[in-house]
Amino acid sequence: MGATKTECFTDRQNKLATLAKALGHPARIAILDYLLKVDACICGDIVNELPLAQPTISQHLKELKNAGIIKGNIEGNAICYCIDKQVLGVLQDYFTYILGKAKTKNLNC
Amino acid sequence: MGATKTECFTDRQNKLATLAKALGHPARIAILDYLLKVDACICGDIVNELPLAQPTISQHLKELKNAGIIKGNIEGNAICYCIDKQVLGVLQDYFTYILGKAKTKNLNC
DNA sequence: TTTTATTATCGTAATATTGCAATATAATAA
DNA sequence: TTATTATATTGCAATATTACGATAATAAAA
Repeated sequence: MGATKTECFTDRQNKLATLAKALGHPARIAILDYLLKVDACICGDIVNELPLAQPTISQHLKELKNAGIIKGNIEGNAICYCIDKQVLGVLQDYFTYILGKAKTKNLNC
Repeated sequence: MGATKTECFTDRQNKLATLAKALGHPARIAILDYLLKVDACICGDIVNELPLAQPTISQHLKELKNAGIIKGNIEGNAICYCIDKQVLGVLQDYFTYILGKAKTKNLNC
């Protein structure tokens, strides 16, 4: 016990949950905020922007990368991170679908 | 250590992360799927729909409720759950904002 | 080559999450 | 009152996450 029973759910359910989970930490929201604030994706200064140690940020970046939410390209001795719009689009589509469906039904208690 | 440093982030960042985190488990996505599939919100049979024990489902429902994603009303000796469209709208707005902003910038690596 | 800068990984402690059996609670039915 | 039904809570074991110091890896600069 303690581990998620992934095999009991559909691929779509697992995929959506993985994406949402990756966004389920304020540091990772803050990282996305910063990636959007900076007008390019040469981002060697995320560590200076957030009140967390460098290994911690590296770990959060890894999780965003694993979920496919950001991409990282080696750019000299720095790494250039940017948001993958397509993947976030999957989540947006999910909410559009849910809210659309909810609107057509009588779902108010 | 091990606890999220909530105080280091903005209310908005924490709020978005909390909402995303609540959706970050396939069982909770499955619960929302089921709430949408059923054409009403008298939902005493979620336990029979998912391959998880009753206490586990009760716990997931509690988390969705705490995040404000679903609401529960006592209806006799059962409880009627339904999705709170307004709260999910917050997340949809976030993605619309992110994707809109990303589109105006040159964010491709 | 040696230094410097940037990012990743390892190891570990603290805390959180997941899942379930057992039990409790609350409302209805018999 | 005594079931029965539906949901919540408690307690606990297994696992995952969060955070960071120490260290490694990599590439550019001196």
